[in-house]
Amino acid sequence: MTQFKSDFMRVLHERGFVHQCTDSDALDRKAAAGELIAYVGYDCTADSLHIGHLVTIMVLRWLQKTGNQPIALMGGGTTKVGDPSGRDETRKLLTAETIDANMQAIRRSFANFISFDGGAKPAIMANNAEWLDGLMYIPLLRDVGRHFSVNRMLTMDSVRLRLERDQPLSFLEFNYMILQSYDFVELARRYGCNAQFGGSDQWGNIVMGAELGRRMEERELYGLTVPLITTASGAKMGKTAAGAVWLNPVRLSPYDYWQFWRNTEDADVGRFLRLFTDLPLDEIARLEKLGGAEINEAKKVLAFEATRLCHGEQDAGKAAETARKTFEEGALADTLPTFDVAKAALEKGIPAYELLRQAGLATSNAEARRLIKGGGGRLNDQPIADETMAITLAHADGEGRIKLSAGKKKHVLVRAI
RNA sequence: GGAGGGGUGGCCGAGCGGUCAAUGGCAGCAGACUGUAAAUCUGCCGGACUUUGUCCUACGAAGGUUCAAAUCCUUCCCCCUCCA
Repeated sequence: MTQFKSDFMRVLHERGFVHQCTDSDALDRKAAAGELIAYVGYDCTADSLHIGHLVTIMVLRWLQKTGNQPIALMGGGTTKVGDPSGRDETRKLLTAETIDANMQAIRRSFANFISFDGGAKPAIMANNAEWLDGLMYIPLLRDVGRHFSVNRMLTMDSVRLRLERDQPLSFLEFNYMILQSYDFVELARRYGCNAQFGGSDQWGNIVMGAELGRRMEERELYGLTVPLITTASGAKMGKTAAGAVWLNPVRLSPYDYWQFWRNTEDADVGRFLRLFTDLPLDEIARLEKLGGAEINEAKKVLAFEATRLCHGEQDAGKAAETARKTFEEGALADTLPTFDVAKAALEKGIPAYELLRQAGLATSNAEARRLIKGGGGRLNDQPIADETMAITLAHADGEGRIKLSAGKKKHVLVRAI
């Protein structure tokens, strides 16, 4: 492997961020000179990103840390096109207000990883609706479309795979790569952007964008993709019963975020430490070597560091402390997620299944009942024998708190108020 | 426009008049074993309740036939393949 002059490319390779790259020497030169301005595009269909986005976010973070400039591009325009594959329901068009609100929320998450203000190279957040909304079809065809060869487009993986499998590919989708390519050029014009990063599935789109830049503007644009991160068991990471692992604390508490990382498989610990924390490599190497139960120490470090990046040092520390009390001391940590019930209701008594559902440990009464029947419902760490058992103030400790659990890992503190 | 094939639970995919809330797989949840890991085994996996039961909602949509429909008929919508 080549020796890299730039910190940026060296870090990316050492930590396992690189899947494919259009021209690593050129990227290295740009990065070494501090001239790399790179973007990653994100959908803004929801008010939060999730850990699937985290790999590229970390790349942008390293980019900024090594003296270059990141751009986070929100797909306000491309969101309007949407992905037409899927179900018969036409996707709801998001209003400009919703998109804007989502952008603001996402920006807050981003702000923990990269800095948008201050510093020599503040990160930029752009919205492709700004230029895509106003595009007119004929001019677009003349200015942009003429640079695309259908022959070439047909050979792109995204298209070819569909064709080979006889899967439908609408004309709308066929155009997606043109719009994304155009984003690249527009960002180059506006901000001097010269590189695009993305997931490995974005390779084709990124390459097309780089080519378009060369043809339209005679600009050299570069691309780099990150690998798709799966767990050692081969599953796509980040799926739980509750849905995605969100970065927005409103959607997923820092404590639960911490727990997600804490429950990493042994075989993934080293890789995840390299990808999702800033820890120096020698430190990671040391942690990775821990065998047997000691690997749990490494997992705690991973959980703390990953949570620190996303939610800040304070919340990460709190989450770690809550977990320590709960799991290692078996004590009642008052920082567990809480659920408040009216004292009056508790005096009368609430059926166990009902309270479990209300506290968010089950999504329906039926699920709560099944959970209890299966032995997974716990009241103050004791399995609940009968799902209709009334939980009353008598179960509360001196401070009016009841610990309710679904399984051994999910706990909620019910407080009588 | 013509001919044929198809739309089933989060996904894949059986069923093709009653025994269907719907086989199986994946994903998920819980229990056991452990180390808050993996693997393995076991149970659960539409909803409500007065839970060995009753009711509601659900097999693209709307009607119809029937004691009874995911299954048959009609119309409509959508997808695919071939022909023009």
